[in-house]
Amino acid sequence: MSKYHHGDVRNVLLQQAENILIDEGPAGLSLRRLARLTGVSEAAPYRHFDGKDGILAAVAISAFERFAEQLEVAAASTENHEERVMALGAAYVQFAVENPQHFRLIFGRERPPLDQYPELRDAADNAFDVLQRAVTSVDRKAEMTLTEAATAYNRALAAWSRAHGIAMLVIDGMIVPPADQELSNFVLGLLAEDLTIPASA
Amino acid sequence: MSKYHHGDVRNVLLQQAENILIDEGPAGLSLRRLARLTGVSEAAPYRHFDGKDGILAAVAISAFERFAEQLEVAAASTENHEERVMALGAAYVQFAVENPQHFRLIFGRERPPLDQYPELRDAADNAFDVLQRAVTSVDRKAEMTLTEAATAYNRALAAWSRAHGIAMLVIDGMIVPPADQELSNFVLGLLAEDLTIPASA
DNA sequence: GCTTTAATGTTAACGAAGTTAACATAAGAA
DNA sequence: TTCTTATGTTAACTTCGTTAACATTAAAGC
Repeated sequence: MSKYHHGDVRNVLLQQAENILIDEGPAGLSLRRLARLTGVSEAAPYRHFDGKDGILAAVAISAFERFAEQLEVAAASTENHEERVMALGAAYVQFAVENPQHFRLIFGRERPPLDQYPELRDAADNAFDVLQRAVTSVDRKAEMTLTEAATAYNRALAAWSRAHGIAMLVIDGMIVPPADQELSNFVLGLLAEDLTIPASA
Repeated sequence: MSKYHHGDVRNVLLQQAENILIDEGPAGLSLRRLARLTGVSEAAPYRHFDGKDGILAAVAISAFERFAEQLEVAAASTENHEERVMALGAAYVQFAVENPQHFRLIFGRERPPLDQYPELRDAADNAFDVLQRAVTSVDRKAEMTLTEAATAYNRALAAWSRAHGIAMLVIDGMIVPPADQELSNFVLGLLAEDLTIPASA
């Protein structure tokens, strides 16, 4: 009787870790519990990962990759700059709402330190590159002056900020999207909101 | 020799907890360490607080109160609606930047559950009331129709979202405010950014 | 095929943490 | 003064992250 576990422990651990993370967050992800659930000894995970941070890093990497993919899809959905920014913001929030724990993991402070996990840093950089490229690149025909480029950059930050804020506030329950409306419509409405007063009497 | 500690243990614990929280966050706040630092037995904190969450709740309550105060100051700084929204946003981000750990505590998931700490819930509600009142109340003379009210509410959410996003991204180091610029100016610039494209050719 | 070695498991231990129970002392009410 | 309550203390229990020491499997070299 093979008392030892065979091959695929690493992947099983990762999948189980995802499951725990999804419904309890990083706090609930205990290595010992993970090992127990996986049916493996309590020290086994350490053969495959660099401790708890190692597992979180692995999960975070795949989360970043999915995040970047979905952003790219949104960015590719239209050629129009304004529409693209909106689509990106909606995709950004949608990812957060559909994967709140992953979103918190990749942005929060329980994310393992980037300088200790180069692959994690790469994954993060890539995701934000996608974001920034898609927001800053206006239609290619238009050559930009320097000030135009600065404006575009500021716009990117502003768009990113609002999307991030909506995402955070929604997954933290501070904003409750109306039940009778598509989430994406609600988000798009917020994203498009212009704060400048039209013309005060 | 009085082996026992005298009166003010609760306040000393709270102050020490603040100190730990400020430079290590809730994760580094261990009850045992807190007790050791305060020079009191390891079980003593349980006589004054409902466990770790109890201490975090107490700290969060005072954080909410300071937050609300500063928002009110900003809201009272001007009568003009647009300026008020901007000032509020700047104050919001400023609080986050000056008190990142407190900001994370009151918004993040390590915040004790609101339904278990009524005073915490009250403090939170009050802060957001201040926010919403200040953002949605346009000049009183103008009576609002229903759709105008809805628009004002949406604007409040949009403004709040962007301020929150900026705050989060800045304290998480994802956005680095330019060193050669006042933080408030940077924030005001972002808050005022309109995403709609002027007039595409 | 046999032996050596690296990879992968296991058990057992250490220290730190949150929490609670059982007990001790102080302070105030009766 | 005595009884009661608030406040401390010590000691224990459980869980956790992590590591050391040992066991087994599988692969590489001969």
